[in-house]
Amino acid sequence: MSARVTMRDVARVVGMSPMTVSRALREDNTVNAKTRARVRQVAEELGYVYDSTSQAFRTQKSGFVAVTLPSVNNANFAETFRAVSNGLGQMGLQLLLGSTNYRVEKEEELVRQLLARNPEALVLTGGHHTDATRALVQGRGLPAIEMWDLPAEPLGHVVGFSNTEAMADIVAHLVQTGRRKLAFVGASEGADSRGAARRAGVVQAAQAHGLPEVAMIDAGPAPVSMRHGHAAIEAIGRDVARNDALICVSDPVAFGCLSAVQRLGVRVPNDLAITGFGAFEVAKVSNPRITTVNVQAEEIGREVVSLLQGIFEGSINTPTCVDVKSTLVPGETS
Amino acid sequence: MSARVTMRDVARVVGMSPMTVSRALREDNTVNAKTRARVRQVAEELGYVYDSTSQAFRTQKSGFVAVTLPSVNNANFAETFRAVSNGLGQMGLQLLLGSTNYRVEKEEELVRQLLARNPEALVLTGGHHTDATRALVQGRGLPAIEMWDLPAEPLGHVVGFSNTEAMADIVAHLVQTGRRKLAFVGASEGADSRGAARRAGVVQAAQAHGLPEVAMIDAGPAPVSMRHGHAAIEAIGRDVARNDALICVSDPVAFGCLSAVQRLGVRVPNDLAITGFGAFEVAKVSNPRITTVNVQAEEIGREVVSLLQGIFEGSINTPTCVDVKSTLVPGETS
DNA sequence: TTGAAAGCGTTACCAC
DNA sequence: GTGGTAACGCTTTCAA
Repeated sequence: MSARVTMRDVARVVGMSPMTVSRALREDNTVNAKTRARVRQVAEELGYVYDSTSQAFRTQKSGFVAVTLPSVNNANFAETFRAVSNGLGQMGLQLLLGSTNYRVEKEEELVRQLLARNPEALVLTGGHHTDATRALVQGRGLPAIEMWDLPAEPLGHVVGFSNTEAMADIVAHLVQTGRRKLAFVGASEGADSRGAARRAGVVQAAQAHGLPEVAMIDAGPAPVSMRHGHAAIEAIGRDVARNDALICVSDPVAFGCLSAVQRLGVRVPNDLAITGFGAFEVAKVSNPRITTVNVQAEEIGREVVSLLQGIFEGSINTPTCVDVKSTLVPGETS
Repeated sequence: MSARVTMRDVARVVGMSPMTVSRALREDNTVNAKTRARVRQVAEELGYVYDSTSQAFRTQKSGFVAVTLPSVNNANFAETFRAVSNGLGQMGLQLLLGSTNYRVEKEEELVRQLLARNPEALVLTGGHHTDATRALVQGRGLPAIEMWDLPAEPLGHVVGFSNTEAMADIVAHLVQTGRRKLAFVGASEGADSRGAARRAGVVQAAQAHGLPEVAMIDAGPAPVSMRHGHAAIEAIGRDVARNDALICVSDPVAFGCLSAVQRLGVRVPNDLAITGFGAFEVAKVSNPRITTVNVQAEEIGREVVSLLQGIFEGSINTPTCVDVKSTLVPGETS
């Protein structure tokens, strides 16, 4: 392969300076229409390809927004991602995605890698970070957004909802419909901070209602999904019906539990109520439909985009917190 | 915020040249152990963050591999993505992700944007592209991999499986178990080329077996998922039982159909068989378990990584085609 | 083991 | 309308 074609090469052929080529290739009106046409034609002929790396280097603007997600393999996060990606595309920005696999230490390394690309903003999922991560982000004076949570001490802007409140809604709903012996099904303690927040929310709400201690059913290390919920119930067997409600950390887990419970001949909701989280498709389609919480994953993405827009335009200067309220969606499992 | 910290700043504090700092921060053994320790410590203290943009500019290597996916919101693609992402991370490469939303025109624009970032390789999902896209990629002499398909005229390397063969397996299985009146449930013609290939595969296999014409059930424009399968069956009502097997384009669609059919009181598999595609979690967890095809999404990702490794090391020079065979996974719906 | 100089391709800034 | 100059932060290359 021959060496790459640069603006200099184009300029030489056109008989003008690289500067003029640069202007002609952008939407710069100061350049003569004829000149521009000629430049563009020659560029085309020579197979010139614009080099964003050089531009990013020179202007110190990468055109990137960095985003971390615990996992892409999660319909909720994927939906948020899509909304952010589409929105940024329209602003001429590209999305740089990193996945933490639900591990905070991994997040630190990831943030370091992402920052090395000079992103113009950083969007983190969750409000739980290592001190080093916090220092890294704040030392830069980089616009930062935490999403999917309402952290007590935000890094910058926030778009999220209260996991605690959401769980309180679920518990209140279950109490109203006569349930008292609750069990929580989620990942082992530690990795998933949103999961942990939900668990804590349930325990807290149960105490507030004067219920007996909430049973904990461990579905294994995060991320947990259908098969983990399923396996957790299989391991317990019919004893699961000693509880009268299973509060699951997510809809996929809830569906796994539902399926396992049905195989055991336990009737839902008669013998046992089940609730999920996240308004995943499966909650609406399963038989019976799963009681869940709509967290508006797409709306979170849209709000992140509009925050970023405001930040870049300069109209948003102070840390902003957008509470995208979650809503209980009663189904047929409770 | 203060201007960014560069190697120069670190060098000044340490009392050495930027060159030494550069060496110390890499795994360069020519630098004194003590010096290196000091440099790293100071870098840490100053909050120095390495600038990959400058590196990319100077070395003319971006450290990016570009990947296009039809959608992230698909457990199969997400799994492949994760495998590629993890593998590349270990090679010190970053993944630049673009999503086409199942539209070929969008792919062209996307590829253009991705190429502007100077990726060191390009990984495309599917083997169906516009002429302009093909020209763009081939004109660059950029290593290209198409995955999730076995295109007749590959752009470069290929890691995939035959959708046609997979559907032939399904049809053969259904015929063996006594089904003859097949219906295919998938997206409207056009957008999703893998979906179209599966549809064609079914029609072809049915003809080969001498079956009556395959009924087409339209679940709407791609992407189609649980709710679309569900809605398509609801629209048909009990007439769906005039067929004796529903071949669905994916497991989520199959689950949607299964659920709708069960609500209608049609017994599966007695009155109607249902098959899915992709070995999604829901196929294993649903009641009854859905007959599906395992396409080894993760394995595809791993093979892509090992291909890339070979390409970068120079050990792979000729276009390679890896057929990651799909396998039928009989469930309880057939 | 360390340093100096040059340059990667582009664009901001100023001159004409 | 157009051009010259310098610079972004890093690493290659050569010299000490």
